[in-house]
Amino acid sequence: MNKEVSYPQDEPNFNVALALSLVIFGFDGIDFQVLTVPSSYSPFKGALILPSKYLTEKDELLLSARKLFEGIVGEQNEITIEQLRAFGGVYRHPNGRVVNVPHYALVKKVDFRNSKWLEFGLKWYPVKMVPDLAYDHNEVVEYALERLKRRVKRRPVGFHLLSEEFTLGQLQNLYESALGKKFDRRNFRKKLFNTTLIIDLEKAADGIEKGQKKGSKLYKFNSAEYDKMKIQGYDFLF
Amino acid sequence: MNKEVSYPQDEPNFNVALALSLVIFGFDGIDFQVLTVPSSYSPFKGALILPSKYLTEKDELLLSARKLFEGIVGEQNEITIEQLRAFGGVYRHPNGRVVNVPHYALVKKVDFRNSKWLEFGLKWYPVKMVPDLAYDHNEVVEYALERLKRRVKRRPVGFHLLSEEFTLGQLQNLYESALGKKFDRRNFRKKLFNTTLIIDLEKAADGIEKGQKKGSKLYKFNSAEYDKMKIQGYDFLF
DNA sequence: TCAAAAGTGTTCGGGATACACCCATGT
DNA sequence: ACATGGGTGTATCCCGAACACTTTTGA
Repeated sequence: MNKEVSYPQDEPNFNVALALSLVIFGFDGIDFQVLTVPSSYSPFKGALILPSKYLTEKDELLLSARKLFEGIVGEQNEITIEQLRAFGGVYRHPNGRVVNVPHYALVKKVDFRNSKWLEFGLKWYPVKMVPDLAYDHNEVVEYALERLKRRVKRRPVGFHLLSEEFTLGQLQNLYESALGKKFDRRNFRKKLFNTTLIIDLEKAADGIEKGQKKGSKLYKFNSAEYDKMKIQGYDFLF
Repeated sequence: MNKEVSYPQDEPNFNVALALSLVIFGFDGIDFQVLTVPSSYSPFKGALILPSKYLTEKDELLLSARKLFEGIVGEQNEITIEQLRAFGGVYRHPNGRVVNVPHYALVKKVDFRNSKWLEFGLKWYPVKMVPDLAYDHNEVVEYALERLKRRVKRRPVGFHLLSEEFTLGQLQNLYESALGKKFDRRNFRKKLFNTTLIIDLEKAADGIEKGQKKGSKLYKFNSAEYDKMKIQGYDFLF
């Protein structure tokens, strides 16, 4: 019997530690941002990293990701969080191997306004200007960006990134920033209004929130329609 | 300082073992198949599983997947193999936790003809008739199928699944089987011939290979075009 | 006054879809 | 003879892309 094709073949080696990092994407109305934090432990104390923690033997992956997320962002009604993949290639701890299972998450940046997250040293960087991070976290961010791009193409993800009321300019910025290309304003609007996802609030923006120009119309998402799409599958494509 | 957001926070716990499974997809000219094998170790000795092995501390994920793959399928010129994600939820070994990092791979079933894989008990099952597997391997197969579907939609993946010479009927079966819907034959051909991916061999099939009807035309893929697409990105969509 | 974003319709072309008949093969 | 799959062309529709001018706001 060939051991290469059997499972379990001999005995497992319990010499691996699990770490979990979060790539938290925010959108400020103009650009996408990623959340970073300075590491407070060796071997990269002080260096910037993604918010991360080690898992214990009992921690479920997704649940731990949610917990870590909520520890940072606070409670949020609709959480978008998803595993990226296992990264096992880079970091070796003196005592053994560490495998990182990063997840990515989307937040409405407005949710941060009343949080104390500044005291931890958390800091947003625009995705095009992410500084050097420790471990392989830059690679993780790159990978997460690819995932984000695919997701934005296939799902009306603005829901989870814009505040309750937003302008079409902000939404268009979101798509252009995520997909790295420009859209014609008229065609963009036409496409949106052909769906039933957008509701005209018949109000004008005051221009205070970033990316909103005073006087432009405000919209909100139609969550009933969105939920319907979740069930029926998405015919939505950018 | 909040431990929830620091990395590394305290010390890692080296009590996890890594396993790696393969979801090997084949296409027999009519339907997609998945490769299974009986487990030869406890705790599920004899039960069907995906081909799998434990990793040692030094094994790279993708490299190990390739090695396992080649141990089963043999050398193959163009290997398509990709990590799915970490599955950490189900199986607990008495000595600690096992995290499985399954990968999926595509093979041309014709490659198996001269291999001795039968002696390991390897067996194909059509994806719609996969029996109960041990651990969480059924869940892994489901996840892999979703990934396969997305990949088939975006890339001319038939390359890695059909033998050198194939009929359009086989190719259409491949798309219909992967995406779970029927295509109009004329439209399907039109779409293919609008690309430059398909080369007419001006030969007729002898009807021996499964899915080939005697007398129908044979084609091959244009690998130069395919490589070009790999670099420039894909405008190919089904 | 100037620059930057918001708002608004029409035209064109290409790709997706729908659709029917004859032929070759193997039963 | 019959059933199954292969091969072929045309008409229609919808979506995406291209394109310009006026207004409001804030610097």
